[in-house]
Amino acid sequence: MSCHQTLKEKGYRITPQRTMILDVLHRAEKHITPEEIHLQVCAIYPEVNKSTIYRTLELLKSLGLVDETDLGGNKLYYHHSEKGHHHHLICQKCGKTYEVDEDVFDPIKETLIRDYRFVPDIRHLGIFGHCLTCE
Amino acid sequence: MSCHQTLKEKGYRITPQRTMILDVLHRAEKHITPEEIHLQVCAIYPEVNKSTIYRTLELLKSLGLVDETDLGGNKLYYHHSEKGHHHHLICQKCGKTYEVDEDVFDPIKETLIRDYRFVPDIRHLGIFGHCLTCE
DNA sequence: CTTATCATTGCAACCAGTCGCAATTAAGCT
DNA sequence: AGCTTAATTGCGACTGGTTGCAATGATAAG
Repeated sequence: MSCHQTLKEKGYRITPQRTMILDVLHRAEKHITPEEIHLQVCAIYPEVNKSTIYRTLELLKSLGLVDETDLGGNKLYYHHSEKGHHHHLICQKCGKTYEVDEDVFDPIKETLIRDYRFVPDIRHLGIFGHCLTCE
Repeated sequence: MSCHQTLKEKGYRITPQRTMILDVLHRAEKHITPEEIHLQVCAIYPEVNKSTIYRTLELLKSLGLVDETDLGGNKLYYHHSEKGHHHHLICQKCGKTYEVDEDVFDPIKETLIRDYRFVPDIRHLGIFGHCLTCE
């Protein structure tokens, strides 16, 4: 189902700004920051306000259309949900990042639900540490 | 071993500012933000610059004397390392937080080392989700 | 097509956190 | 105690992100 449909169904309006932000997210090869989105949107249609970027990302996130990931460095990264859930390993020595399949966390999900009666929403997680080879 | 000793051994100076920040962290009952630390320090010794708070926390973190936790809400919380490692569950419906023993993550640590050759440094983690009773 | 409504945007002020640089000062030495 | 010097602090400017409010404009109804 398209993002536009989802927005409409929930009573949100389709605006040029939202369309462009979705376009940028859709074309992006990797996780991008609000700043990068802002730049790319402004390249086509100048003078889109940065608040609009942040508010739109917040909205899309709440609708489950984009995922937000903390890869460290006090920045948040975003990407289209369709592209799948996974986690990130961030090496604090060499800076490299690796993707990890989301089901690595399944055992913990079960433990938390069973022992803590808490349902974790683990979609995109940044995990810091270091590569074995970086010792 | 005291924090002052650690600082000295590594060649860092003991300044009134650092002493007070450590004091505040030591007395704190809970995880606190840089802002709260700043306020508390200024109550005793006004005009300590906020940069000093941030730089000191960064230093103490790098020496392993304090732990940093992301409990959501774009804020980082700090606490004295002596008080033990644990994780946090944050309910996004009722806002409550729960502490989780750190060994809950042991199975994942092993998986990441074995399958990804990556050594995670999981000390304080904020995990979002919701309580079973908040459904 | 025109109008009315209310979601959305832009604006401007604001806040937390960062950074380079000059002034200060802790700590070792005499 | 006084001197030296390199670490540390405070300052001020800046950046990324947030918020309240007034202006705009997408949409539905007539």
